[in-house]
Amino acid sequence: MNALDSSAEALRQAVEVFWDVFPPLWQRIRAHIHQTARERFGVSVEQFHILRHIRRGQGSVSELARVKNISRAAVSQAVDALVARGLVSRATDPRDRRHIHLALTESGQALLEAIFDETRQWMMRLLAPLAAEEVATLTQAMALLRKVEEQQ
Amino acid sequence: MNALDSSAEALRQAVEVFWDVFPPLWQRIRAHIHQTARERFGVSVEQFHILRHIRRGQGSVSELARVKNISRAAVSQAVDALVARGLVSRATDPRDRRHIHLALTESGQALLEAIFDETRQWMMRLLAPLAAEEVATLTQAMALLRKVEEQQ
DNA sequence: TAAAATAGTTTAGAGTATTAACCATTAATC
DNA sequence: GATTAATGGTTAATACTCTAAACTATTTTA
Repeated sequence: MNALDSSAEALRQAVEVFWDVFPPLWQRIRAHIHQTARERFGVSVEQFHILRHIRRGQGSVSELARVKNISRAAVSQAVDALVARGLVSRATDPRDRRHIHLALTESGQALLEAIFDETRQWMMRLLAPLAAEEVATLTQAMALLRKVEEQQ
Repeated sequence: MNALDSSAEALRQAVEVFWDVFPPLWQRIRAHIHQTARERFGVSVEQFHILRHIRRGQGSVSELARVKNISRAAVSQAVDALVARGLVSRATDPRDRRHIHLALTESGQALLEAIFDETRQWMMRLLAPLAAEEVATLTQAMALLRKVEEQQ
């Protein structure tokens, strides 16, 4: 087996492991947020993600639709619900009146922080058994994934 | 800062990075599968995941519902569609006639393999720029996550 | 044997997605 | 400068997937 083969083999292996590890992990995190967000804060997982994206600075319907890979219509409807609940505000951009700028209201910010706090604590408990080097490995791996994502 | 504080801080950091890296990555993989599975093979992402779980040996409605954290009713409906398309078979267990054993048909197996092949190639292209040690780090990290998951 | 538990399905309704058609505004083109 | 094209967003009709609740069938338990 030459070098190319073996590196391709390692890659293939990594992809296989990915399918073993990730979907259930994500499923579980999602289920936790579903519980927390829904039962304690009255928002759905989808709404949580929209709030999260707005906080990250994705402040328009089109941008949200792009990063979430869903239609603008779907985002528009989701935002409707959040505006109706007073968690998000819409403001027309005076310099280009087609744009409507989305932002978290104070109560939206507070709610999102509360969900994040809860979830962070839960995840920290989940990862607590890991040794310091193991946590470092995780952090490194995520940095690599970020690089992979950005490079595209 | 004592040792406990600093390790807690590292954990918190890891969790923060997680939220930066993962959701978009997963979103992107999901979008790719959505395209591939839907356009080229005519199954939804959800159906793909059901097929995947059945292949992994989760061979009953209740078990699927448990691992996917959804209701049995939802699984039952999803399975209906897959059976109607000839991708999955139902067979009553003669030893406990309440159980209905789910299995991939040949065409279900072939379809799932085709989607996997396509996706694997795509993911390998995505990860191709990484160096060998970097791939190793990823694999290690995933092993750690698996451990975390199982331990619970 | 009667009651409880388990496995699965059906039905009615909610939530979230899509596509297509639309309005308003801005940019490009002739 | 007027017309056309492109962009941002919403609305309406519809599809898909989920849930809860009620149901059937079967097995376990008390």
